Amino acid sequence: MPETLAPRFEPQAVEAGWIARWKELRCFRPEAVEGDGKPYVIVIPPPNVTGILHMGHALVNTLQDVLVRFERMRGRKALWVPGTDHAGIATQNVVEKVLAKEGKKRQELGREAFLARTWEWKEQYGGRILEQLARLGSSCDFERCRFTMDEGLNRAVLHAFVNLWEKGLIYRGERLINWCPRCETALSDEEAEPREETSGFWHLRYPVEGAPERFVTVATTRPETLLGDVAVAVHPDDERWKDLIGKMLVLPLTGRTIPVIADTHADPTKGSGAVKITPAHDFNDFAVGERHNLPRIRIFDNQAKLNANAGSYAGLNRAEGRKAVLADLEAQGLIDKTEDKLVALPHCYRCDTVVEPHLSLQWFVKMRPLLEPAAAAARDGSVRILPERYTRTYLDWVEQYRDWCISRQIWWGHRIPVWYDEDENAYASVEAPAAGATHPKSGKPLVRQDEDVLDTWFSSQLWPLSVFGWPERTADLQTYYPTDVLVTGRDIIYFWVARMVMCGLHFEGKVPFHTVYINGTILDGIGRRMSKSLGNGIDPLDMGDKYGMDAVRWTLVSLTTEGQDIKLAESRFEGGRNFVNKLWNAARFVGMNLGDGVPAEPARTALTAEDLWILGRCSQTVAAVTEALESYRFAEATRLLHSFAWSEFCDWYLELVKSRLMDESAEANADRDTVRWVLLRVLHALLRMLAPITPFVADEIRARLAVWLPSGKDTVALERWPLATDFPNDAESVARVSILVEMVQAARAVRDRLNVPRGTEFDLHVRAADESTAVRVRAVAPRAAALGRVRSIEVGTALAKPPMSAVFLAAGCEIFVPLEGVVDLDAERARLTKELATVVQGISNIERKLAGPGFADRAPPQVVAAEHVRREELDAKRKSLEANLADLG
RNA sequence: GGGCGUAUAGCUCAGUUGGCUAGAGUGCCACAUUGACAUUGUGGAGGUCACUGGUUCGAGCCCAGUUACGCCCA
Repeated sequence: MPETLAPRFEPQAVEAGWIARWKELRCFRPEAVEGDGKPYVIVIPPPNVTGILHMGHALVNTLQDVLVRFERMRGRKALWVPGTDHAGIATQNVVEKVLAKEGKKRQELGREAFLARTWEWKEQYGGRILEQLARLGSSCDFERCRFTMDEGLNRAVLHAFVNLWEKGLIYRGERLINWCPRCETALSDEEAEPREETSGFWHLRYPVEGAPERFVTVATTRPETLLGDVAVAVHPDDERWKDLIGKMLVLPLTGRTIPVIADTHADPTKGSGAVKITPAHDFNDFAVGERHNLPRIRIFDNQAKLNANAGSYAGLNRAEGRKAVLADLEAQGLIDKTEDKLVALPHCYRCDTVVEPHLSLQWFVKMRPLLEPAAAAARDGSVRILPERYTRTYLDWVEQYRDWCISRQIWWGHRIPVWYDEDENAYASVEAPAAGATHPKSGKPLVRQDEDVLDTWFSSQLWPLSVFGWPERTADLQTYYPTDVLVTGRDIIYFWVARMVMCGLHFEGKVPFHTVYINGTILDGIGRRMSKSLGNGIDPLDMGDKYGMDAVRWTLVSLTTEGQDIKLAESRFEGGRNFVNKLWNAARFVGMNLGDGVPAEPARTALTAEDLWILGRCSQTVAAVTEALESYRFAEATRLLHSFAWSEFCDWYLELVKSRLMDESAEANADRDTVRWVLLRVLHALLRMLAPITPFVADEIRARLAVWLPSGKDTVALERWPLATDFPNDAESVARVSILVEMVQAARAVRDRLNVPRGTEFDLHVRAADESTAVRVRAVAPRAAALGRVRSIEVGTALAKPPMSAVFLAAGCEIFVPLEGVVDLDAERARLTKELATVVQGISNIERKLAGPGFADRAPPQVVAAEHVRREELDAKRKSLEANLADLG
């Protein structure tokens, strides 16, 4: 019974069904893979619980899915662990906004109630991105889904903290850190994102004490911090100021006096050469202050409003403070001049507020001992980063060995597992101390727990360990750690990749993955980052609704070349949709031409040239696609599949077998089954090769044709990846089909280019260079005649060229089309003249090469030989074209 | 200031260790609508491989420099 599919593939009608079916089959668990294959493991870069799926997620997850599905089909016990990240600051901000709508502040609720609210929010909305991930077709093991604040993962974080503390790798201290005055928390260096802006650059005059007519001019982009100045630094060799070193200046607006100090931080070539020093509000100045034992005067509070140290300016925010200070300086004539300057202002990566350097008591990780092994791992290749150039990016960051500020003054997160006695002696412990417990050293009762929580990335760095139950020696940890590949964007190399390598090595002595694949960034059609504020984003789920998720996946994969950024316009998905539909229709054609039952494998001798050709091409495609995926050349895999499925299978094979399938005579019965067998075999291979990229349509087609494509599996995802050796690979048939193609194209070209009147019939005459070519031509002539719609094809080695004929040149033969009374001879002359020019150009290129000094001596012999062969071929073509032109008059 | 990337057809991009007359998708032009598919088919037009110099028998590819754009770090 032939199976008839709808004339168009309707993804919307089948996708949800497959997602449900996969879930029911539990086929994405590693346990679902039969045999004793090695595990193949990927942990997902956990998306933020507050997030919704954007195109970047769609890309990174599709690539992971392609790898996982590919390896699963190759027999590996594939495990892709999904999950989400609690995203401390971002989530807290979201919940605070919800509260604000109710007119409440988190401080009014108190810590416990606020956390309860946040969990509630997480339970309600936090699963959204995982559902979206499933809609993409992601073959994650959703039964192993993890969240960074789950009980087990929470313990992992506490355990890691205590471990590092006990090894002396975590310390607490008062330092200048990046502070977000809106979120009111510390940030790590990586979380303060510099962005270039034009700022004023004010040259301010500070009068010299006792010499009111003399000034030192300092240049600054932050005049309001004058209120916290404690010195002015000049370069020790700068002749302009040398005599003032050690003298005092009168700090305007404050009545304080501050010293002039000598420090190489002052660059004589920049600004005025003298630099105001504000140790409490600038990283460089902080260092200068340390060198010179200067006091630190904090002038901002936690919200970056001027505090009591700012005297009459207290209560103003940064912008107001700047305005007021400048106005007062102006009034006193202390502004020398104002310029514009481009400055890189750090912004909070969660709320975009300008970050303030802020002096406070924070927790830090001492990174050098941890990062040294992480650097070595990248250098010796135990972690391979692709594209390779990013190894440098990784090392650039790692080798700075900057200590990491891990405490955050928020509530949502892993609370620092440290308790203090009344003297502030700290005690770290995974388990909360019992009521009345005492500090093991001081013996005094522990009175309070640290208020801060840990940086979200402190938990993320443990992800490849914690998802498997670390630090417990679970079976999963022992089976699935270390993982294989990490796929992620380059913006996260510092935040996450380097720190995971560091933790993997420190806690388990093994790198967490052997390969990191850095995918490109998705940009809009004109090369800008997609962002909410620009409104230029394209929603992957909308695209899925419109074009089908397979089309979205296919398109993204086809655009992934070696980590290059991807300019994405919506129209790109049309190509994916068209390809998926083409595949669907190929299957539809196959389905319509099937008989009852599965055709038996035909004898080798029953296979025709085109049968052997398509099977051979299938074999080569399997080899090439496998190689492409093994080497992460994603676009190459889609290119190969597209060309095989469309340009060979559909355009030629399906067309070639139509006449065989339509022959309903009794003698043709066996041949029809041969064709059916080949069709099914190639289609099934295609479905399996496509399944990692377009899993929905692959499963849908396979299921619809399940009777004829028995595999013993409920989903292509669990079928075996094809091998090149599954198919015959016959060189002679390739040669035959290529001549066939030439003949058909010759006939078509005559029709289309030479203005052949409709309905006019003509013949082909083929002159073969030798008898073996003639045999080839004869073998495929009937099929060529049918496809090219020509009356008859004459073949011979000594065939005379018919007068007034068009000529086409194929390997080893000339194809003539007698034009007498058929066509426009001028058009044919023009065509031949053009082709002759191309051929002559080719010959002259080769001759130049052959005659070139040293070519014959120095080039490899096979290259030289190939050039000679090529020259002869072109020469034959030239002669034939010239003869034909002469013949046409 | 340092590092990295990109520049190839109208557009978006491939082009692996240097070796055919430089390819694909899309767009464009012409033709085609009775049976897989108009989300289609057939034929065609379209390129100074950014620029300058070098290495080589041979350069889109390697080297040096220049220009333009983009990203990262300081």
